[in-house]
Amino acid sequence: MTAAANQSGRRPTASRRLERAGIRDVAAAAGVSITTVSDALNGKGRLPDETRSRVREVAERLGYRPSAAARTLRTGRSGLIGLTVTTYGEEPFTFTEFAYFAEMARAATSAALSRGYALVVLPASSRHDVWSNIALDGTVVIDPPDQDPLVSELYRSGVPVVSDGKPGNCPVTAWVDNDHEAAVLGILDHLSEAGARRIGLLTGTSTDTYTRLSTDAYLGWCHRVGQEPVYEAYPAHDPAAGAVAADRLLARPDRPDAVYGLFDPNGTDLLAAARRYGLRVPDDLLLVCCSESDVYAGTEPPITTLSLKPRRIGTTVVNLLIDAIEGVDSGTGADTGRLFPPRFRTAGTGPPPGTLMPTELIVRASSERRSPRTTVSPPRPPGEG
Amino acid sequence: MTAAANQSGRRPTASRRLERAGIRDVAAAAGVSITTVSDALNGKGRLPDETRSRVREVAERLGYRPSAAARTLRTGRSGLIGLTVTTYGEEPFTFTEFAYFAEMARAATSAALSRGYALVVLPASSRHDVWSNIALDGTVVIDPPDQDPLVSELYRSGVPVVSDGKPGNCPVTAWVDNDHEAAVLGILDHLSEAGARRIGLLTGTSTDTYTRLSTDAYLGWCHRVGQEPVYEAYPAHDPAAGAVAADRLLARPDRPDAVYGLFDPNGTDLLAAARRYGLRVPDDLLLVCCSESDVYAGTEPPITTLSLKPRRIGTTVVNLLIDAIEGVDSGTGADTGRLFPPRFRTAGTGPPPGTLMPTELIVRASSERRSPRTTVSPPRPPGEG
DNA sequence: CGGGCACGGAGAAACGTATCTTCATCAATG
DNA sequence: CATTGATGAAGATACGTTTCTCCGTGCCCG
Repeated sequence: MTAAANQSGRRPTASRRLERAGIRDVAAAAGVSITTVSDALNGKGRLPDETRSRVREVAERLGYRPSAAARTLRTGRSGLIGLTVTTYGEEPFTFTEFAYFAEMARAATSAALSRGYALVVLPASSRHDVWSNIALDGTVVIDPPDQDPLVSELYRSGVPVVSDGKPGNCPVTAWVDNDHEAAVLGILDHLSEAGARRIGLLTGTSTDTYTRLSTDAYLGWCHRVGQEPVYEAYPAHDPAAGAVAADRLLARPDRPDAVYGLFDPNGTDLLAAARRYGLRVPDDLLLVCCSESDVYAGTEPPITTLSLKPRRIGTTVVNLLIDAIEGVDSGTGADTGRLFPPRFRTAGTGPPPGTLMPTELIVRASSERRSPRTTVSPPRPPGEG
Repeated sequence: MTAAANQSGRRPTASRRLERAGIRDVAAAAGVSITTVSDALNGKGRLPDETRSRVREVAERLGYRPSAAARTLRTGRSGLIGLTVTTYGEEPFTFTEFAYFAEMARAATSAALSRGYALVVLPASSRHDVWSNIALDGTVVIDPPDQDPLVSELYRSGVPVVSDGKPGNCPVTAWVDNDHEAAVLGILDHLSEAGARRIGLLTGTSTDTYTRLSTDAYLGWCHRVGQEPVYEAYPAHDPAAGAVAADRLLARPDRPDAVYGLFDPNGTDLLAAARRYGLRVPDDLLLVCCSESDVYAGTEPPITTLSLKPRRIGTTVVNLLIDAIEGVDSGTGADTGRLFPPRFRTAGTGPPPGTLMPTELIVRASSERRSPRTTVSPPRPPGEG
């Protein structure tokens, strides 16, 4: 067996002092071949349980840890998936600025971990060397802009890409998005029922899908109902601009009596603006905004919010991505490659599969004219409990 | 040159159809050796600029992307650093629950990226296979518990470990922490000056350094000043328990007239409890809590908070870690290894270097008796503007 | 009695890069 | 003229796995 050890693992330098034990060392110590060690540790091959456990024992004793790099090189899989967030401006990344991202990323991380993958956050604007220095099995892209070159290159490289937000013009493996149109229409109906006559919109100037779909839905609704659109747009990544836009919206001569704000901080901004103009909420102004933050449960009055359910999205996106990575094809798996389980079908036909997920409207006092008072613990009608 | 190409890169299977171009392909296409390509692309070796640019051009044309896995295997460096967060209970990880973590992680990610590293979040409780499947150049550990086996193993493996929070008994390369003792003493003095006679503490039951140091500082202060300690402890990861503890604290017969809460949600919980007992803040009860959230600027009244400056911490921790990874030794670099720049000195003498960073107390109405009213835009004395 | 089969295991070829060593060439210098 | 030194580039090896292929040995069964 000494011969075998010498043959397979010839060491030029006499003895490296404190090096980590490799698979060769385990093989030598257990008196078996490298193959046997690998098989024993990975539960493959045909080995009697006795050999398996003996090898495992030796490996444990030597403190053997397989080299992730070598395994990745050999198998072509790193167990790493990227979470790409498009960045605005110079700031490294806005990211946790909005609770949506934070929640979504958290859920994505959890989902990845529970399937044995780790998640690494990579702003699209990172130095290129960072991108190419990391072996990624796949990537989640949040709200890719039209014609995103990064996504295109990834896709071309054969790396599965799943996007959160329906992609404009990028080819992706799959995508997940909320049903923004339905959400906006639902809110507008809700406000109408609460007595709104002229509903305004606080929206963004960027061209991402969320902003576009939501604004279009609003405009379409206005057209259908015969209301003149009343909206202000501002660059969504600039918090200061949001407050200004909120103020502008309420300062208009055709001031709306209800407003839906597309972004997280709009609620407080609108509330502050309303106070400045002496408008009472909800009596003079109905308010809804899209937010994941629960501070709106504690404002005065509490504000109705639309939740995009970021956790559900994050989980779904990651699971879809890992399915693609591991070749869990839902379509025809006819002529997949032979070397590895099919990484990704390049020659897919038709548009990539997309999933629309419902949103949730959390109705609070700010959008209910009927709610008589905002005192502590009002007597609830028994039908609600 | 065809001979060279054949010799170095013999392809058994006739032609792999859509495989990514490797360094061999570039070498063949440029009519040079693999060595030359590697040197040209990495800016090493002695090559005339003409060759360099020609090789680069060919590589670009072929869409060559070096294999991160192979490079990692060869160089022993992955460009990946871990961010480990100790988890409580069954939840995958609390993490963004507290704004401190979110901010700190964000800063850490940015700092890593700007130095060419990517950061991957790995809960300590992750399945073991995830941990060993990823090649990490180093790890940041947030608040490691005493005798953390994970940290010990990492350290033994020669992976640099830098901890956020002074480590109890784990060996680490370096650590960074706030000066919690000074912070607590500062707050207690601040409250005393505002007229507090009996200061209570809302603290946690866990044994992490933050909780321990802060509580000890409080107890020491009480002893020195001659005040009987008044505190309630609860499991910090359980938000519901926090509200209960806040209530208990204010329900005591020896009810404090000022409270410092160690955790983020304590502010709102204490405020709610105060309302329940008809206590006015700050008139009947002075309030301070440790939080990074700016919702406390908007509560009624606004609440004084202690900020641990998580961004500064995250940035510092990561930079320290990368310094250690890249062998930027501040100590004696006498007999470092020859293969690579010194990864990490195992035989360090004395305790690992620690850095204490100052905190910031953001004083708001809740801890100032002098503030006469909380109406909108009070007439400011000209001295302040 | 011979061929096949299940069993247990070993050999060796990749995976794609970085880098150490070597080599040829040519000019300059003693 | 022979030696040296710089220049430009190729050869070969190692990084540590996984896995495909193959080999011997018993044993059963036709």
